[in-house]
Amino acid sequence: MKAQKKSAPSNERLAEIYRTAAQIILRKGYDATSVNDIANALGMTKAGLYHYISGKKELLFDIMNFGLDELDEEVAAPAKEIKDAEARLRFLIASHAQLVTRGQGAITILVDEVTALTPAQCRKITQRKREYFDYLRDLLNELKSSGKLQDVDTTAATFCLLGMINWLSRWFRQGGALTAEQTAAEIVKIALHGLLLPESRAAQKRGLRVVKG
Amino acid sequence: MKAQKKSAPSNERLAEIYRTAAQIILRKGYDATSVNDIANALGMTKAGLYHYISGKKELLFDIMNFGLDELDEEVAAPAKEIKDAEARLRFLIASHAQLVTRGQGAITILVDEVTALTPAQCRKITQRKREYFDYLRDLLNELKSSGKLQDVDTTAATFCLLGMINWLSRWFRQGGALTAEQTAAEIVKIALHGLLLPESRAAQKRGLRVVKG
DNA sequence: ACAGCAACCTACCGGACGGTCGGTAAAATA
DNA sequence: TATTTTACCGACCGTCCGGTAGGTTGCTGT
Repeated sequence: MKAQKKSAPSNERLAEIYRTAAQIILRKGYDATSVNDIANALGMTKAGLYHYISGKKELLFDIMNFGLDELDEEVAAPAKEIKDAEARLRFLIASHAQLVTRGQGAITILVDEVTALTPAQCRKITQRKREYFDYLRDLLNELKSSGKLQDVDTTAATFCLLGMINWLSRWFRQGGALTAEQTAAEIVKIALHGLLLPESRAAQKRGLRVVKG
Repeated sequence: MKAQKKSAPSNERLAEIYRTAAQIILRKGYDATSVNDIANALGMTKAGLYHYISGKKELLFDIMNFGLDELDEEVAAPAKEIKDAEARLRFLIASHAQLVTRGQGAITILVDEVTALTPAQCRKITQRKREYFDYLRDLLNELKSSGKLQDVDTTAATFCLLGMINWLSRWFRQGGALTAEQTAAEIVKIALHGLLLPESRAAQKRGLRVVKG
């Protein structure tokens, strides 16, 4: 009677399950999504799906880690290759925003449904989120010490940044007025330069009616 | 002579119920919150609570309208008294942010759990949210035509604004490093002027680096 | 004194949900 | 060909949830 852990089934199928489940959960919320919903979306029965997962919570936990892996691989890791701090910030915002706009990538966002997890799982996910948060804030602090930042609280600023980016998943729709790239670019502009023109430029624009090229 | 289905009980008690329920729902999510949870938090039994409410969905719907009423009364309406567009924007951001930080005011945020509502209820809430959104965007458009705004898409900008403000409910905690007023002020600064100082703007004006699609 | 009503309660129901069990049929392995 | 493993399914179970039925208590107006 070996208490061996189930050998992991095909990674390909697992990824498909994660992505399908993530989309439904993102749309309906974790608690409103039944295991049956997910199974049916995959053309399966609930019992069939349980061949791949060990529980609903565990599925959510795995999806979150899957999403955070994506974030690490496609956003955080490439960013570390960029030496210039400002360029790194631009890249982080733009690529993170684009990850959120991508259907599958939207997985990242439901990392915030932590309340559904067990305390132990919650701690792990919160820890990973925290690492990313700290990485962002450290970058802002770095920019601040080199005098490139406005006089803002970097903690609040980091949360604002993440708020703008994560909120994307609530309104961005593929095929809308803006493409994913354009939307990411807008967010970078707004995050870095704000909404208002500096007074000098505003005056200039009023007087000369310059059109930016 | 308004004919109501049920004689409406004390408005005071109803408001208390809404606020208590809203806090729990905000923390645990609508579906994860049972009517029993809410009743117990009020020192009641479920059946007792049903004396006041006509159903779980209706409770959520009422809470949302309650929150949107607050937003109208405390943010949108006072703002309309301010003639200067820029001052009006500052007031909107600051007072909306403070509404969200206030324990009770956090109600506004769960206006986004619309998926739990019936289609008819969902339409009504979405409509009310839309009005507020349009009001904000119109203000940005007004600022844009008078040359005071950066060259940004006002729709995306409005969403960014709301993202920053609404995300507050996820991280702001009473008794933290920043008071509600300070936090609101930080958000105003970041939203209006961005993270970077204008000087660095002129220095570096490179294009975005984005991940391959 | 007592009718009437608001403000609760205990007890219960039907249904949906997470999860399990014991299968089966096909593919991989020997 | 025989055996094991993979990938599923139908039926079922215990629990919890939203909601209801029908009481009880205590205040209020007459």
